[in-house]
Amino acid sequence: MVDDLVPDGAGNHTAPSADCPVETALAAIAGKWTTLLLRELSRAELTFGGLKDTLPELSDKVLADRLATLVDRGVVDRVVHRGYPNRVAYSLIDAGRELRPLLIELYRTGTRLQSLRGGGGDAVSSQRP
Amino acid sequence: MVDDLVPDGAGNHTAPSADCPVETALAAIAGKWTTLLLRELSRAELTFGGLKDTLPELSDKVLADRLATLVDRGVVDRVVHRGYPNRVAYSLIDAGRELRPLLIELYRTGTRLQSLRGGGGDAVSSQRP
DNA sequence: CAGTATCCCTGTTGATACTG
DNA sequence: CAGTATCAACAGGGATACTG
Repeated sequence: MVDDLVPDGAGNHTAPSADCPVETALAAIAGKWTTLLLRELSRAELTFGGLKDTLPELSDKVLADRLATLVDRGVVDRVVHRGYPNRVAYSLIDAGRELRPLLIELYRTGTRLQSLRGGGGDAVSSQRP
Repeated sequence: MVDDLVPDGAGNHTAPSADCPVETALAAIAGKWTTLLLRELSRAELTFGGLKDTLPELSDKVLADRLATLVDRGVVDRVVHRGYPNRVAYSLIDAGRELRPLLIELYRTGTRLQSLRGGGGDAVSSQRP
């Protein structure tokens, strides 16, 4: 079936599959802290320590994991600057910038969901006998 | 800071937070099989068994979990039709339809990421000594 | 400074079997 | 038909301590 949700037949799966475009996109931003990191890196190139300063509650280990994953995914570039001490700079690359409209749409959708809950409509009651 | 990624200050968190619109949206579609279920339910109202037929590899338990969660989230409606045997119909409600543009954007972004990988640009090499 | 190495803990997923 | 109950298996996330 091909409709506007699945415009080209690449999304017609009956089980989760890495081939599905939707899963590809979700995989690119998956993981706790990842969208926060993408937000910071879309503002500016940052070093490991710079990221720690910006997100103080994020542990070294998870930060390192997240960054390595983003580099693996081809979303972030990692450049070592030799010196005393060494520094390592992280920045978004092309594929990472492809994520920007998605993050904007996530923000927009989340905002609308929140106003649907808080604002007008009362919670829809689903009958559970 | 307020920019086009964080247009209204509701997204300025330094740690993952349910208040963040981005997390709200991600939470709404979170979970393995969830986007597949949303795809099916956005095509038509379906019963529990109808969903099982459409997604044969999805177990009863996970299907029931996913549906209960979607109902909790206010995204899906659940209506019991008494009879012999009983049937239960699931359908998207307003908040669920708010997710449609997001799913479309996920599809679009995933498609572009896939073509960036497979097609043109060679993988960007990141230096790892 | 920029990470690694362990270890643990929890949540999620799934297989199987059973019920109103 | 539409689930629930139980249990096993695994992955993600995090605290702490250590290193080139």
